[in-house]
Amino acid sequence: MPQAKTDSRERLINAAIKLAYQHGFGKSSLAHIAKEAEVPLGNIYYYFKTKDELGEAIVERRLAQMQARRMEWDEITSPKERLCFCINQVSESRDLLASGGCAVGTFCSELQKTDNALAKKASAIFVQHLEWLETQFRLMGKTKDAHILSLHLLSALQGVAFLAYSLRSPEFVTLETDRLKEWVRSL
Amino acid sequence: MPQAKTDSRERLINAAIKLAYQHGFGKSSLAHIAKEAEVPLGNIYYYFKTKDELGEAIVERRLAQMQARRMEWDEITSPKERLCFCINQVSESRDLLASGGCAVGTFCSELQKTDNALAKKASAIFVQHLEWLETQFRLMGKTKDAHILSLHLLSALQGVAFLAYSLRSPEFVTLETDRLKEWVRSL
DNA sequence: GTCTATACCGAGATAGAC
DNA sequence: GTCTATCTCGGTATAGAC
Repeated sequence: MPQAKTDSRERLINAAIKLAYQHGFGKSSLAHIAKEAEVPLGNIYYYFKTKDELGEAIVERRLAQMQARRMEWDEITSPKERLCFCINQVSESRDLLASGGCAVGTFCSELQKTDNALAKKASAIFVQHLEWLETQFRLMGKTKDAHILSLHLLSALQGVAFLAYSLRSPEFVTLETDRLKEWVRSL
Repeated sequence: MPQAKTDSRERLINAAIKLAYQHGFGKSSLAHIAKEAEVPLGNIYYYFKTKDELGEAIVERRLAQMQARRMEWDEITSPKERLCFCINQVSESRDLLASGGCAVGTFCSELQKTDNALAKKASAIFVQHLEWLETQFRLMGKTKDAHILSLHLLSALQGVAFLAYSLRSPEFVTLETDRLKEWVRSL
């Protein structure tokens, strides 16, 4: 059944993600989001009781997207190559990163200061990702250091995204992802 | 002349910095800032034509603060030890970083999405700091790589602050700053 | 230069017809 | 389930007395 029932909810989430990435979630008014999604303003409240709930929906969407991606990466045979592939994904989105930052990083960063319940939920995206990274390092034989290594890698990648965004420099992304791939291979 | 004329302007900037750090600049209303500074609301506009201008004042304050700190660090004899000292400062503020993030990092991060003029001004804080870092590396004989190394260091430090904040983990700060000091010493 | 009162607008949220 | 009209509040900014 193609487009069976209303996909308004879907469109609202996508619009919210898009606008939150462009201008921040706080600055994206429900009116603006509704317009982008081509849904009448008042209709939002049929799907989300509050704006925060829409924020939660974004987090859940990201959670699912990341998990789906990792499942694809799991198809790769070697854990080392999985990590390199993951780093490559960052490398390939260098232009996006330089112009708008890391989609989940900037979103989480914004939530930290404002809402406390949402902030915790958002951090779960990182926690989940860290677990996956840790698994890869463990499979590489780094049983003892796996946790530390996963933190280091994610921290480095977020640092890259942040600075590349601040300086609007895609070149820097390449520079650092190359270094990180080198580092992973040397382990 | 102690407390010669009105330090209202000073108090407003300090209040704005404090509240922006706690809840974000966007979420800090002028009413709230005025209250914190113990200045009547309408009085803000005698010192700042607009809220953005208050934001600019924060940037300029940070710019000055960082420069002052770097001038202190310049007293240290060896450039290598200067960098280690700088990393130590981060290490020592681990609790603050874990509970509220990097003061300039989170502030800049927020501005990126909202205002464009302010965003550029804010990034200048990083650019200025990068120049100082670069100088240290150059003094260490890393003539060719100085720029790349400075980017790497700042990126790493911002990544640390970001992840430590997201995970509310001061331990992670220690972990990574130790690693970075090691790295600097090995150069 | 300092303060109070208030204009004005845009935001989130609701009511209720269809 | 969908849409329009509207309420209410809190925000920035201004006016103008002292």
